[in-house]
Amino acid sequence: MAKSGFVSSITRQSEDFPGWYNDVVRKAELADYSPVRGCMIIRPYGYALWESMRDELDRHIKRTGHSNVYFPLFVPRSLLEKEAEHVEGFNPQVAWVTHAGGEELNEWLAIRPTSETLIAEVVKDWVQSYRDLPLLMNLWNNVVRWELRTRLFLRTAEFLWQEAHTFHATEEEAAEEVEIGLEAYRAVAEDWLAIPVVKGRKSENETFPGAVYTHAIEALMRDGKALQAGTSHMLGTNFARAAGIEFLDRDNQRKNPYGTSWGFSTRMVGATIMAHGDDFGLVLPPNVAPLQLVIVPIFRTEEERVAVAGSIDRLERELMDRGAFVPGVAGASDGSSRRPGGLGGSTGDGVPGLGASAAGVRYRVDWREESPGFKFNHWELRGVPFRLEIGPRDVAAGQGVLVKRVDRSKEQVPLDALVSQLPDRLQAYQRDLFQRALDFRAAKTHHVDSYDEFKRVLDAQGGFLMAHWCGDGDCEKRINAETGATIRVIPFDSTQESGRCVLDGARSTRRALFARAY
RNA sequence: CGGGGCGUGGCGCAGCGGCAGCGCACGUGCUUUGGGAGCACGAGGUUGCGGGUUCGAAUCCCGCCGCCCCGACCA
Repeated sequence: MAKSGFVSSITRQSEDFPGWYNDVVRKAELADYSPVRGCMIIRPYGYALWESMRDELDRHIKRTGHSNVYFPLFVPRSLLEKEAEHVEGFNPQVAWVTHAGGEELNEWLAIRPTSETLIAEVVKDWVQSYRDLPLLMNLWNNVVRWELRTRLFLRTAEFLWQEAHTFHATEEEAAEEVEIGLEAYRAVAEDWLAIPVVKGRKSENETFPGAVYTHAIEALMRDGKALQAGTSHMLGTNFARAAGIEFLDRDNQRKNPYGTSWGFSTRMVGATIMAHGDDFGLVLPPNVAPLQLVIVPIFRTEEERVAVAGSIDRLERELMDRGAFVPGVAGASDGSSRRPGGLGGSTGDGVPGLGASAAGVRYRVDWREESPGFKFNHWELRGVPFRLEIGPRDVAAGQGVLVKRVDRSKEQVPLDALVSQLPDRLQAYQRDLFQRALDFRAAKTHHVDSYDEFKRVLDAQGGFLMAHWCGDGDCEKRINAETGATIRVIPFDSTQESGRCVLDGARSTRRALFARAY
């Protein structure tokens, strides 16, 4: 297939995974570098992916009783420094505003790396009684963490995310809240993005600065490396005490409320790319795919063009009757859906809402003046789940050739039945993609019982290693230094099992999940 | 922040003292169209920035800036 004119090929996954990732992000037009070091420009197709997961998560957040709020971008230095561990953890990554209005500021302003301190400061005025609790807030915003090494979506100096902040009268209730946040992340990752995740607790070394403990979901990428996909923190009373938040409880005692915070970022766009993509580019789960179906007309003569257009017109009418719509994104803003004398598949401006449960199929007809082969590759690179080819032969037979992106299998389908089948086909595709990821993870998850085996398996194929760990932080650091693997989580569902730490042989009661990670 | 590499049309590169070029992409036209089409014509540049050497600098020298890759820290 590598004939002359084959120009925009992408690096093969097996040759150079990071190179493949970069090619996909750039060539599928998800994102670009910016004039500012470490920052990224998210392009329409990439932003549509973020909007889809953002909106789905927002529904979970609201369904569980949280309200969206907004807090400012700037955090006064004195506030950021109120919680000792927190400052220490974040200081190296904070960007400061030192001048404004042409003068040096009396007090530097941090550009928020996260908002715990600012929120605690304000909440102390809002919470007086146990009747004011729980306080369940969420903010969608951007944060800045001055990273030394950045990668598009996975780690950028500025990123978009959601940070939930809640306050509770009791520790038990706060602990439940930590799980509510984590469950929302699991649901979005698995049910929406088709990425299986492992829920668990972070080791002390990996706990959020200022938190009592951190729970997280961990996902496996196709190169065998792990990616933290969302974290939920039990803050205890740490930030409340630092800010002086107190409430009068039922027993007439003044107490500090228990806090939680949890976050989910644009990193998940990177996770979606790396969890499903292949050598042809993106493979998108239908739920997040900005386009679920692309129709490619094929013809030679004017006569054939008219016949094919007639066939596609009928199909479009049927699609529109069922609530289909044509996203104004997808790397074909040049009007690929417009053509003379047809329905016009008006592109409209802006991006339609994605993923509403009753929504119809998101589709586009590619009438651009390019060869069919070019279009096949163009849309495969962009991960569109289904492609329908309609040519003269198909028109004569009243059918089309339906191609599934995930395995590029082709099937001849009667056009009169296709539209009614599409919702089911998309659902099946979503399920199959999740199952494929589950199978992949199962094949890449290994129980290892000695340090030699640990290192051998890690080097041979990466993946998730379930190994006994004594619980000692120094042991963990040494394993990391010697193998590059870290404890991703101590999984909640790992069964009690007596064993011995792979490093020092000390007694252990359960296995931790180790992996090399992003 | 340490090590390495690179800055030349939108992208990828060549040119290494003597007229700034090639491929792709882009525009127009014709022929094409079931797996990245062909031909013709065309448009596009302060060679990262500043200084120096020279009759002459993309090219040699000095300084600066930026970016990428690899390592320690991180959603």
